[in-house]
Amino acid sequence: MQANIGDVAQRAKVSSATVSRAFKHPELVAEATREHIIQAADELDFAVSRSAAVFQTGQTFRIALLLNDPSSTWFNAHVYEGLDSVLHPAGYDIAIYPIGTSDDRHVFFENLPIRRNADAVVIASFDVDSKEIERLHSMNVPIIGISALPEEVFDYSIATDDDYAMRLVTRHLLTLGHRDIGYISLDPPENADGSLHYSANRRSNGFLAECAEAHIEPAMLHVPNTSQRVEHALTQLFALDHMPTATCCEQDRLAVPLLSRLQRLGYAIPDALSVTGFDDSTYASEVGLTTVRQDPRDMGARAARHTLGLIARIDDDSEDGAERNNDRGETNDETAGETNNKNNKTDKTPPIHESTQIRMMFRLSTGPAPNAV
Amino acid sequence: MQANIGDVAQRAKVSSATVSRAFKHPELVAEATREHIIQAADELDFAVSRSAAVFQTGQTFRIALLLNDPSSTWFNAHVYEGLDSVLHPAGYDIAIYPIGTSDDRHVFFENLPIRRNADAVVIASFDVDSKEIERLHSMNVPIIGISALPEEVFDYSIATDDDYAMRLVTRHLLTLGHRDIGYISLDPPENADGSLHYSANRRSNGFLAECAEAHIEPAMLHVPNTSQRVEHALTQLFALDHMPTATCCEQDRLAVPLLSRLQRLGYAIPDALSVTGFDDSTYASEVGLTTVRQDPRDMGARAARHTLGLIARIDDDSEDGAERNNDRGETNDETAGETNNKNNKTDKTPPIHESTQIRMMFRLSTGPAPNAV
DNA sequence: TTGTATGCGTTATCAC
DNA sequence: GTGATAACGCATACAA
Repeated sequence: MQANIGDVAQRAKVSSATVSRAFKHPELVAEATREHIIQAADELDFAVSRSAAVFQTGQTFRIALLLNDPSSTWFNAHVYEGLDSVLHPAGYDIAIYPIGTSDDRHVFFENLPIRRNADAVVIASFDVDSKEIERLHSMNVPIIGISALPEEVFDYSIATDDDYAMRLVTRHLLTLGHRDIGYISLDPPENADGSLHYSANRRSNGFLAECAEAHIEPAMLHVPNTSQRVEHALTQLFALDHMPTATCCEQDRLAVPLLSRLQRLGYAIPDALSVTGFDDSTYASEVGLTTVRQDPRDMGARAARHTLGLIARIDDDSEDGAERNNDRGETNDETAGETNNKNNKTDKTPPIHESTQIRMMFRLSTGPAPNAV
Repeated sequence: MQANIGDVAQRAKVSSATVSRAFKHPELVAEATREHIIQAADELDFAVSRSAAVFQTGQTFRIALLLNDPSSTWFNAHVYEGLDSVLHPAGYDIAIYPIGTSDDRHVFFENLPIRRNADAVVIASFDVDSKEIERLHSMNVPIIGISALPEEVFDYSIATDDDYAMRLVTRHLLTLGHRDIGYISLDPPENADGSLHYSANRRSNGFLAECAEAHIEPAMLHVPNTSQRVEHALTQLFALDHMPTATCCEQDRLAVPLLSRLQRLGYAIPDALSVTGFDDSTYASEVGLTTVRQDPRDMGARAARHTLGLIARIDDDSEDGAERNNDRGETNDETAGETNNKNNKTDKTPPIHESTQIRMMFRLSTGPAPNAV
């Protein structure tokens, strides 16, 4: 029912190869014949079948995205958007594999459902252990990490230096004279895998290190990351011997609503209490939250560009291998040159590990500490 | 390099057909041979190539998702998540086509890049005109609408009744004694297509209708949907002859930060001023915003289930056509019965148009109107 | 610049 | 329950 490339060829009185070229490499087809072909295609309502084309190339044109948190999360949704902004125009689909629970995770790495069915794997926002990485590498496709550790195992990685960034936040509070600081982290609820620390540990480490250097003993609060997170945070804050003069939140996700609620409860912010976040996510600027800026969309886009590069490099390699059996007269010199070039290099170009530039957003939620007791 | 189905067949000493069956229809293969095959496959690190399998079936196993706003939007990110939660397990990829500008949009409908390359098209959160719909239908795949109008053109659609929901919000304010209400809508910025009204018009219509019935003349404010939206809204509010006693926002996206800022600016909410939103999106509950609940994730999931149904139905139809040429002894009766069944029906089952159940979330941002002038 | 021939990996059909 | 084989639609190497 649907016209195929042969039908078009017939109608345009050319071979199917020419039709194929007319679409894939228009510059190799004479202007006139190309127009003929396009017209015939239009009349038959023809379009190249991506499934067939993709199959033909041996590539899958599919990128697997491993996600621990829901894809609708501020971070993940923006990472996805950034990835897609580069990958979609390049003809790639993104398939999300949610591995939020340890079960999911186990099953995934056991079965490796993407084996032979993805040209690259992108891991966003969670850590992987050595066994998992080994499994992943057994697929022989590039592994890309976005805010994922340990970076050495990735062919490309990009991340915010959470530790350092949180140190800066802490210093900011210390400089303002705060000596009584509450740090609030969000703990994954029940069924999540205990080994998924993403950036959380690095952030609290940074905070603790900076406090230690300043000889300060902060209050460390742990709040379950549920819809009741603000209530839990408030409860724990009020349960302290005395309210801190500053609360340092692991994420904007908590800081934004907490800020709002504290104000509502009569706390003068920042006069009585300073609040900091991390991410510069939705509403952070609008509610005036001092925080660290992350641009997950940009991280996704950069990761995607490197992903394409890594995929292309792999293809080149395999082509080299194939080409050794059949010289092609005219372009022989060039080919030989290229091959030599590649042989002179090591097998792979070394992996790149980027760190995003850290930018603090100083806003109205932080101010000098009120006079201490 | 990568093992294919033939390699496995060889190693397991069976035919490739049996290997294929062992994966696709395990029940048709003897227990023993199947185990053999699985083992051989494991040893060779074999996995069925989705590209090849998909190609073979003729389906694309790809769903096109047309998006007007960025995919990271609260609404879109959740719709996507809902769709993917159903489609991914069913073996479908989702490809997002952003058509945010009129250019994008024009190019898309002109070229129809998804022709022959999607098994269904899902349109989220924007309206389509008759020409566009005609183009879409020329692809002969189901068209699904999520919060998109006009619903008649879709094979399945699901939407919130924005008009009615906003009427309820308005009534709530009227009941509280508010007579001086400001309605704030977010207008798409510069380069967006002027014809994209999504739900906005329906909401303001509902508001206006209810006000008219109550013989009230509201202040209608239009704010550009940029990062400065709150500043613009505040400016316009303060520029009014007198502050309204209630502001009715078209979206939480504005209402949440506006609420926060108004409090910060010293407005007692709801004593001096009531604020309402629409969506029940991120932080709405945490800041205590009275709003209308929407569940885009659920809408996406429902839409996805119907999408699969629609695709399956199309497949059945074409199979029927094919099967007329070759009877198959044993199952002949059944087949005949089914075919008759289908012939008794009309070509298609009638489209379904669902309306989500509306639920208002009454919270602390609304209260009785302060004594009027 | 174009045509011919072939292969990509899987699945469905049919015979056994 | 299993094997042989023909598609599926396209892209490429090579010949012309």
